[in-house]
Amino acid sequence: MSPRSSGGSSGGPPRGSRASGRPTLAELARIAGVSPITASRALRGVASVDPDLAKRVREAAAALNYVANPAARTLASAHSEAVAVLIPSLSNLLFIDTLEAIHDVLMPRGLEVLIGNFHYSPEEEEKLVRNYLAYQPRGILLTGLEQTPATRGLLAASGIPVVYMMELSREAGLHSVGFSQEESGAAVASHLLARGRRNLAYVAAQLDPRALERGLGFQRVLAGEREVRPPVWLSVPEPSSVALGGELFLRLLEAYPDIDGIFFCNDDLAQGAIFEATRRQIPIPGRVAVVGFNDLPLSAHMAPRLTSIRTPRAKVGEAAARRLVALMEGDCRAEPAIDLGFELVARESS
Amino acid sequence: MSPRSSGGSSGGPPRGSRASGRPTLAELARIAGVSPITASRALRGVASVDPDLAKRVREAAAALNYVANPAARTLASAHSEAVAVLIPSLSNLLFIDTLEAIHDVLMPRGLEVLIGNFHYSPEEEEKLVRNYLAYQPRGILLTGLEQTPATRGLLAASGIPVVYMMELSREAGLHSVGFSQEESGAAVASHLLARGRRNLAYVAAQLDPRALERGLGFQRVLAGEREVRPPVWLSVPEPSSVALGGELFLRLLEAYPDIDGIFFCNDDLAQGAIFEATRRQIPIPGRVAVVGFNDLPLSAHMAPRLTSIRTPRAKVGEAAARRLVALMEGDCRAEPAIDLGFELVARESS
DNA sequence: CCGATTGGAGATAGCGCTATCTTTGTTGAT
DNA sequence: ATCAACAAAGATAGCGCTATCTCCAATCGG
Repeated sequence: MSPRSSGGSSGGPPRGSRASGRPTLAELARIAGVSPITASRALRGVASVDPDLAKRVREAAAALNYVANPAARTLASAHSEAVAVLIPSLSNLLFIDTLEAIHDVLMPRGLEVLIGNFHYSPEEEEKLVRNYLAYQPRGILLTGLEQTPATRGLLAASGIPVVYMMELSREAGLHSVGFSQEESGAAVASHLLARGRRNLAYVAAQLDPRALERGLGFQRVLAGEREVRPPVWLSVPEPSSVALGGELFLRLLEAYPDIDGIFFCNDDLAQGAIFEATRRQIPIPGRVAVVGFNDLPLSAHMAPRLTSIRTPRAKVGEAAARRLVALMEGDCRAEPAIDLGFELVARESS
Repeated sequence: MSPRSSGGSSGGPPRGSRASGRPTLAELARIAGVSPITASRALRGVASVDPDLAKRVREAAAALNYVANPAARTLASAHSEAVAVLIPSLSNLLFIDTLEAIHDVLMPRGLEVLIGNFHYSPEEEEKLVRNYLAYQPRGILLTGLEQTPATRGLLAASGIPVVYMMELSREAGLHSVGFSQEESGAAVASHLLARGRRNLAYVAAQLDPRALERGLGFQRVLAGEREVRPPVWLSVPEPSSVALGGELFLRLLEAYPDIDGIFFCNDDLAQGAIFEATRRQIPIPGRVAVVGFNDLPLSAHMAPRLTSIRTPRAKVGEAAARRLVALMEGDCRAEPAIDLGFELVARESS
């Protein structure tokens, strides 16, 4: 009669046992001597369950190694226990620090982390958002503020809490955790000026929106100084790497021999420049001061040690995840923008 | 009558429209003028659907921005479109390369990647496997071969394809992709011997099973040589870092001043040693040769350039993911163990 | 001591999709 | 021209869980 094996009231495998061999809630409930719905409530920690019953259910669950089927749970409750995290790059070490901090906050709360890599493309980000919304996640973490209007529309329509990472937004109702990219660029400019440098350059590879902001902050401060030229702006589309940093460094010094200070958009490039300089015996900071961005672990150990901007990567992940959890729990009173600041770590290279 | 809003045959919101506002298969089917099951078949590319109908369904789906509910799909079909990937560490750059390659293979096939970090603990790995099995993934990728017996049992019982990464197994029916850790350690020993080094040391931090194997391979070759002492074995439990590499380097040279060759279990430590040596004007390789492991991007650029073992991290991820896809499609004829080899890159530091 | 109230447990009915069976339409062989 | 064989579309019945409603017993005030 019944097309599925478990349907009929006669014969067939025992009801409440999954095809996969894993126990179902019905089986668990039978063993615990309660109804399935009570078992469900007990496992989810719903308050209105007798502690004794709840204990019996938990014990039965432990004995059976019962793990709820998340698909059934999601389908019935119309929301999953997942959080989608979209980052622009996986290969970049920076986002890994952030990702790990996010993991450490969300996993202990039983939340699954879905990671999407949008390769710095807002269009790809939009596709990923559309796709991840189908999973009915409890929340979404986004990197940067450059979403397409459609992405913003999808998110608003979904009603799912969203926290933006790495940049700060003044937009109302938009929760963001990060620091001012623009000011960090400005801080580097001030630092180099204080060191007596006057002929400056900004060097970037694969300029992303945040690196652009840093460059603009750098420019802004220099524009406010008399007797200081606007900085040379060298930007190439290739992905950044240590090797590329060395190349760009040489190319820059050849074209502008009087340059005495360079702000690289990240530490990889700056490290490459320092290695190349060491090899060519170009004195640093004697001939030219070098400043990086991100303060990678290595930067404090090279020779000369690299001046850099220390960014709160892990803290951004942690704070963003915590804020998201708060929003998921309906707590949205807090300040929408969390500025975690940055720190200019002055070392030997400048 | 009906507890849910959409239940009754009279009134209520239009059937086939999710609470979330996103369209359902029923709605899509109505617009395309076919039955829901046909729409389902068309979207999944089941062959026995008229091409015209399939086209109509696809067009309607595009117009509605329809995305299937994965929870419902998983529940009905008893398997998800996810692959679980377990790695021992997220903070380690190495696994990121592998992870990215896995992503690049699986995402275009519409497979979700669930990432679990088991922090080098087989017990934690077991918990994660138990948890991820509830998601009914299509496949699982594991790092290393040190699973608990329970983990192995769970995997075997599930019948889900598994591929092991980073190490090679001779066990029948066990698919693995990697290279011989033991031989890579042996290769470093041979290299240092060929360079005339006789007083060697192996230095490791947070010794994981693979680093241990490398050390054993290193030892094995040295044990086969007359007039060569067994290597000094320095292993500390802290996580490895550039700073720690410098420290261990100094500690080792102080305790064993005649050491003339060091094999560090990874490049981070080796780089730290080289920076420290540069700072203390200890000539490398003059006084002591240094060899690392992994060939991080920076190693080729430092001064002196670091000799290292180049590991096929990204290739392991790619090959493992491809193998998993083949297994998922029922193709299990291929050679179970894929040895991708390694390469000793001899540079200035040795 | 009784009716109103409350809190905890259970019964019921789906969530949105797909596996399976059934029906319908179409072709080929006789 | 008739019937078997096949292919394609649809009807049906869940997958395993939770939201909601219903019920029952214990509690309370008057």
